[in-house]
Amino acid sequence: MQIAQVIVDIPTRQTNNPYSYLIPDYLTDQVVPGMRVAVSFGNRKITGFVVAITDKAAFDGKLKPIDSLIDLAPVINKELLQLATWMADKTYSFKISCLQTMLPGGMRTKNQKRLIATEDSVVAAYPKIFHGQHEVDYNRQSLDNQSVTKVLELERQGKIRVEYNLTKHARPIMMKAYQAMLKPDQISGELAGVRKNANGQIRLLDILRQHPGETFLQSKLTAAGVTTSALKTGEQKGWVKATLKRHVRNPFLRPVAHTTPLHLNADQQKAVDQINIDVSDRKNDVFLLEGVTGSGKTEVYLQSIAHALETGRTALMLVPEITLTPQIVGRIRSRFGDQVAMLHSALSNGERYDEWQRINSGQAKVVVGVRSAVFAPLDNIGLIIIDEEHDSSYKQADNPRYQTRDVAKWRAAYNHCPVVLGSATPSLESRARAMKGVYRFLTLPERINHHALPHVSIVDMKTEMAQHQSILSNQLANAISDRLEKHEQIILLLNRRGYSSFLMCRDCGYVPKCPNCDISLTVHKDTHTLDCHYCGHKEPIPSVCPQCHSKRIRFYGVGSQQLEEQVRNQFPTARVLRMDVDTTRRKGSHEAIIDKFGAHKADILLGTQMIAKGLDFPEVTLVGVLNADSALQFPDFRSSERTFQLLTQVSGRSGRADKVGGVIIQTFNPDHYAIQLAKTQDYERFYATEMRVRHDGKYPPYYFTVKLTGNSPSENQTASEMFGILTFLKDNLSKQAIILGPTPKAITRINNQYYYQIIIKYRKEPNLKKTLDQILVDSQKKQRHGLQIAIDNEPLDFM
DNA sequence: AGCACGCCGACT
DNA sequence: GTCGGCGTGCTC
Repeated sequence: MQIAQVIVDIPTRQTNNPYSYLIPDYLTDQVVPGMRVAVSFGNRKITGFVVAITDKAAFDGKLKPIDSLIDLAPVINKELLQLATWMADKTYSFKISCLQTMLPGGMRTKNQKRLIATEDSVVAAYPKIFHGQHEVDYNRQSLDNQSVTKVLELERQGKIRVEYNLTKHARPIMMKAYQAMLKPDQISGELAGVRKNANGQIRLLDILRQHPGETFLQSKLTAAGVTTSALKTGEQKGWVKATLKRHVRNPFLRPVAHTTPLHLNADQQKAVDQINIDVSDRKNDVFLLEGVTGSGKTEVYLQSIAHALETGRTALMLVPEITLTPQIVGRIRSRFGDQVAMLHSALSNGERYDEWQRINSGQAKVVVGVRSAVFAPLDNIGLIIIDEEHDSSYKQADNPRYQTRDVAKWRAAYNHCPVVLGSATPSLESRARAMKGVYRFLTLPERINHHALPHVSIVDMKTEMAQHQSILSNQLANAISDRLEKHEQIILLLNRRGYSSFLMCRDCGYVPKCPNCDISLTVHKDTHTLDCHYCGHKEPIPSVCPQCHSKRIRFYGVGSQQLEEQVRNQFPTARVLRMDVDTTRRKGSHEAIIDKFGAHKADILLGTQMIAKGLDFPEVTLVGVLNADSALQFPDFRSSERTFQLLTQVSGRSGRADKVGGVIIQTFNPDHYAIQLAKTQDYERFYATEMRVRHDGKYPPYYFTVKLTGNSPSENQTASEMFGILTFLKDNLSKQAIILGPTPKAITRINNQYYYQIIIKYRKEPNLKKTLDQILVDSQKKQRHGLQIAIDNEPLDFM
C-alpha cells in the first residue's frame, strides 16, 4: 500500500510536518510528489501538497485515504519541493506558506466552506447567517459566536448541508473551435456542390484544403471571413466537427521587431566572456556587475542569456517590482521572441496562469519577472540575473519573508549555474562581498557613446522656504519654464515615503486620527475620504473641525495630487501627467501613461518612486526631486543608502540621448553625505563613508540581524511577553550578541493591536536558530494569551 | 485554522 | 443544580 506524505493547508506550527494518507487502489502510482490533493482533516475537507510517497506511515493511528486529486501532474517540481523546505527553515515560516508562494496567485486553492439550506425555513429564520440567500460562503470571522454555534447545531439537525469548495481560480480558457474532417482530395467534390455566391462556405473549404486535420478557434475562422452560418452548414455536411480548443492568453500587448546583438565595448565584452565561461563550465559563482546608468548592463544580460540558451539551458531574469515595463520586456522579447515568458503583478490571474503553464511545460525558455518569478518552474537553469539587485522589492514584506537574492543563489547552486547581480548602486552587502572576493566583481565604468552625466544642482529648501512657501523652489520653477519653452520634457519626483497629506485645523491644531491605529488619516481627494493606510478605515472629509468647530481645517503635507495642482496653476499651458498608486490602479494604465509621455504627448511627468526606475525617455532634460530627504528623516540605518540610490537613479533619467540633462535636488539637508555624493554620482566615496557608519553602528554588512515583532490586543500584555522573550534570548545567546529592545514600534497600534519589537545583532551565534525556533514553539501557547510573534531574518529596516 | 472537550461563573 | 464562557489540544 502506498502512503502519501501530505503538507496540509493549515499554516500552524503543529501542522508544519507531513501527515500520512492512504493512496486508494484506483490512484496507485498516480499520486506523485508535488501534486495537490483534497483530504479530510478532522471533520473538514482541505487541500494539501504531496511531498513524498512512502510504503510506511510515520503515524501509527488509523489513516484516512486521499479524497481526490486536485492536479493531474505535479505543480511543484523536485527542485522547488526541496527549496520550500530550505526556505521555511531560513525564514522561520511554514512549509505550506512557502509552497503556496511558489504557485502563481491564480492557482492557489482556497479552503472555502459553503452552507446550503436544505429547509427553506432556516433562510428566513437566520438572516445573519444566510442574508436571505439559499447558499452562502461560510466566513467564520464575519459571524458572531452565537451564529457559529447555531450553524453547527443546524448542521447536526440536517437543516444545513455543508460543501467544501477547494477551488482553483485560474483555468485554461476553452473556446469553441472546429476541426477539419475532410481529406484534401474530397475538397473539390464538396466545392462543386456549393452555390457560387456562398462565399463563407467557399472560404471555409479553402482553409480546410490548406490545413487538413487542423483545429481552428471559431474566432480565427470568422476573422478569416467564414460566417457562422457557413460553419453551421459545414458542420451539417460533415466538413468540420465542433469541438473546444485551449486559447492561450497573450499578455504581450504588442508584437516587437526582432533585434540582433549589439556591438559590445571592451568592458561589456569582458563581462560577457566571464559569465559565459561559467555558464559553459557549470560553475556556480555569483557575479556583481556594477555599471553606471547607461553603461549597457542590459546588453550584457541579453548576450549572456543567449549563450545559456545556446548551451541548451534556460535563463531567469528578475527585475524590480515597478520596472517591468514594456520597455524592458520589449527588449528581451525582441531578442528571444516567443521563448520569453513574463511573470508580473500587473498580469491577470488568468494570464499569469497561462504564462506559468508555458514555463512548466518547457515551451518558455526565458523568464522575466518580479520577485515571485524566482520560483518559476524552469528546468535546467543556465543563468540567473537579478537586475537592480539593491532594490527593496526583492525582499518580501510578509510571510514567508524571503530575500530573492538568497533564493536565486540556492537555485543556482542546485542547477550548477552562475548568478549575476547587476546595479549602478549595489547594496552595501553585495559590494562588501565583492570586495572580499566572495562574489566576482565586474564593472562597466563607462557610459555607452560617452554621454555626459547630467549636471546636478542642490537647492537648500531651508533658505528657500524662508522666502516663500512653495513646493517648487525658484531655481526649479525657472528650469521648468526654460525646458517648456524649448519643448523638452521634465520629470518631477516626489519622494513620498511616509510623507502624505493629512488634515489639520489651523485654529486648534486638531489632526484626524484613525480610531484603530496610532496614525493620522491621509487625504484622498479623488474619493473625498480620509483613509488609514494601515487598516483601511475610511471616513468623509469634515468641513468643520470636529473639536473646535472652526472652518479653517486644511490640508498639510504634499501628496502628488497637490503637486499636480500647483504645477498646473504655475504652468497653465504645460501638459501634465501624474503617475502614482491612484492613477495606475487600473490594469494597463501604467503602460498608458508611459506610452503617452514617451510619445511626447505631455511635457511634465510627476509622481512617486515608480517613475524613478528603469524608464528611458530620451527627450527628458530635467529631473526635479521635490523632497530628496524625506527618507533621511526615518530612524533607519538604511535611509542614507536608499536616498543615495534613489537620487543616483533618477539622475540617470535625465539627458540620455544627445542632450545634456539637468537634475535639481531640493532638500533640507544639503550637506548630508548621501545627497552631496549623489550630486557627483560618487558611489566609491559613498560606499566608503557608509561602510564606516555601518561599522561604527554595528549594522549590516558587519553584523547579521534579526527582527522579532510581537503583537497583542493589550499593550501591557505585549510588553511583558516581549520582556519575557528578551530574558530567554539573553539566557540562550552569547555575550557578544547585541539585543535591542523591546521597544514599541514607530506606529505602536495598528488595527487595535499593539506592536513591540526586539532587534538582535550578531556575528556568530550557533544557538540562534534553535533559540528562535523555541520561541516560536512556545509562542503557540502564549498566542492563547493573544500574543503573536513574527520573525524577520535580515530585515530591511528596524522600524 | 477550526472544532471538540473540559473546567469555572451567572442564571432558568 | 445547569448553560455557556473561553483556555487547551488535536487533526493522518
